[in-house]
Amino acid sequence: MDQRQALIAFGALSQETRLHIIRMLVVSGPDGMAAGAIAEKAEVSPSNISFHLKELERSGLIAQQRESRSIIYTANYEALGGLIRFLMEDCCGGNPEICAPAAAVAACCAPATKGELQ
Amino acid sequence: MDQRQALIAFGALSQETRLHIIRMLVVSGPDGMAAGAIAEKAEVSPSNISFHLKELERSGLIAQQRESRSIIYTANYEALGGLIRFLMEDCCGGNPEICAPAAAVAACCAPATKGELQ
DNA sequence: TCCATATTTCAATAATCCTTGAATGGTTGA
DNA sequence: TCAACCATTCAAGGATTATTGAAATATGGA
Repeated sequence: MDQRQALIAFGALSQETRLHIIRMLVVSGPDGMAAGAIAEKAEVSPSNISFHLKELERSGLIAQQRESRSIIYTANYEALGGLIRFLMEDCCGGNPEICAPAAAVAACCAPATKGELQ
Repeated sequence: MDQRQALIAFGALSQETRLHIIRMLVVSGPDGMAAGAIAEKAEVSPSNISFHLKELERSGLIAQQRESRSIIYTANYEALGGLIRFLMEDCCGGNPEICAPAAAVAACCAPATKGELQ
């Protein structure tokens, strides 16, 4: 993830509806969600959700694919990880102290770790 | 870091000049930098840097303190770590795969680790 | 083909953000 | 106190982003 993409991604995440969308899509996994379902859960109009989905896609954080009549959106894990990484490297480049707490959280997420860090 | 703060922080990082400021302040450490020095390095006008510094302070990512005639800005490591954490927990809450690469980066940053993960 | 479904696009408006230069406010030293 | 320094605030503008509802596009089934 280069700086240009990171700037767009940060902008994409700086809006409540879009952050909500990302959360839903990460949870829904590879199956993703149709635009209509996203709109319904987020309680916004179809045209408005379309606007935000377009913005998120521009940022690379989500991807779309048509499935019959629906358009299915999925979270782009690689891009999300890339953004976290951008933030950490940008920070850690100078100061490790910022990343240490984040590493602890990451350890909690890892499937095969001792855990107990929170 | 709660969602409201995270939204503001993402917005703060979505602007080139402000991202540049964060980078400089993280590198400069606890000594921080005076507003004028930041403006000079970032090559923007005093009033413009003031605008962006204010926005960054509102996000909690930096702090200020007066030192004689200058106003010294410093990066808030805790807030930066909190933002990374917010991003990871929001992601890892559903899917660990996103955080694993980030954890590798964190391992590189940690001072007392075997490393060799990149 | 025609209709219903699912979604996007478009145009208009409102809201927010960015930039600029001039005016203002603290702080220090003569 | 006065001038110089360092920085912020303010007002005006231009640019970008968000919201809304109506119109357009694409798909699948009767």
